[in-house]
Amino acid sequence: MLQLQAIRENKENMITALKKRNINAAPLLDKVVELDELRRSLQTKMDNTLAESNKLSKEIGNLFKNGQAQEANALKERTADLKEESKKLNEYLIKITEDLQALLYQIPNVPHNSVPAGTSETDNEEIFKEGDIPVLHDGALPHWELAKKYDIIDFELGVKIAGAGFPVYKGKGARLQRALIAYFLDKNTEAGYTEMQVPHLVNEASGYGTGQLPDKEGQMYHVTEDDLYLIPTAEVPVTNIFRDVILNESDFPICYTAYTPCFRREAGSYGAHVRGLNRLHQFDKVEIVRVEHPDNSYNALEGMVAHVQNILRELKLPFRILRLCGGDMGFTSALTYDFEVFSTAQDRWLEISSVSNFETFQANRLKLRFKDEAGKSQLAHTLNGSSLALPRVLAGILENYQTGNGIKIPEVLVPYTGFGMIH
RNA sequence: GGAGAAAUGGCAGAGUGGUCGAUUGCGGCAGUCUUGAAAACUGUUGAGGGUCACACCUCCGGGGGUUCGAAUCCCUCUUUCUCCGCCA
Repeated sequence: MLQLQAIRENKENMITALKKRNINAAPLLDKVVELDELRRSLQTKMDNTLAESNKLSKEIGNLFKNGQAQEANALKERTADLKEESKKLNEYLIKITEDLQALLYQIPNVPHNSVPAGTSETDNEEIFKEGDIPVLHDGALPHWELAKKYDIIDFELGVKIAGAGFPVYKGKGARLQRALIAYFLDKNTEAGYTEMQVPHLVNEASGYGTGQLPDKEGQMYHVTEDDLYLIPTAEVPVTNIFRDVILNESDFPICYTAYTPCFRREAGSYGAHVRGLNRLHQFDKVEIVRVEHPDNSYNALEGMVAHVQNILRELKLPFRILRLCGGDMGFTSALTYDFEVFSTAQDRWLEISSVSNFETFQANRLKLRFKDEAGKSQLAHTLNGSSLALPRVLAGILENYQTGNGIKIPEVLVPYTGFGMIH
């Protein structure tokens, strides 16, 4: 959620920047400013009414003490009017505040200067590329065929137990999953991220805190009986640790990492692009989350990018980094870098990590603040990224590391798997 | 699941209808003293709205009610603790 004060001071710049998302924010922002002014004038009116009412109440108290019951009762009549008035004002004020809130929820984050304009993923800007795309032997297979051939993932069994998009990992496949999780967590903790284990279900307030609610409830599984949501990413529980928190400047930087399964309803497209591990209802991910001083958040973002880069380098996977264009960027993000690994057998790039700076957009909803040097509280910046999402990394490994007689395990993972080949 | 008790500022803990945004202690910050630190002493220290700045308003778990007036009384929800039951 954008900050009101920033909108008041910076409206025109915001409108210009939001054009990169292909939206014309002018009418929305004008309306916001208008409602805000109305809200403030109503608030002032109400405050004055309450002030008078408070004053009278005190006088009444004194009069009763002095035994001047008649005078007191006279004043009571006046307070009844004031009460009536403040009640009306309050109702109106609540309505305006709600309208304002609803408007603010509709406005996405303002893109960072470096974000390119664009309408779709084809406009994303490739800023880095590394690793040779392997030349595979004849008869190389896409990962879903490999999974079947080596009996390491059973998609049909998942359909039986739960439904499409809930794969069952078997034997060395399951072990490889566990290895990847442990490897990622180790890399992250070595880099200074504190490992956390968090709930996989969250309440409504948490959904609002990170921006999944109110707009995107369709993407989350909702346990209506208990009014809880299955997390679509560890970002939600981890970032919400800081909901309604006021930090000290000395608390920065805050770096957390957490492994969780992620649940997504994804009412999206079907066909080749969602085959195998490409798109699932349940998948595993190791997330990194940072809370930063505003002055340092873009340094932190670069650090996170370098960190993920380093992991992919160790895994020796061909990958590239994209700076997302305005049209492809998430609602809450100011700047996002996507990592994609090349799926050789599918001959396409697969997104495996997304690293974003949300600036104050989440913090504003979360009420995540810190005391600055002057002792004033201001909003912190939040960031997060996948480090990393398992299924597509797995797909990348299976496809890029396949040989005529089995799948090789990347060297750095062998200590975790305990085997070097899947036959 | 059943019975009882509770929820107050960073923490602990007073406050049971007006003078309470809230006694006090600890912690934090600043100062005195000290070569420096500790101790001691002095001062200061919740959040939000509003204002050029004041004034002023709101907030004592959430929501609703009674009252001229609510941290304090009533209703309700949530959470925590104790006991019982069940259980990985």
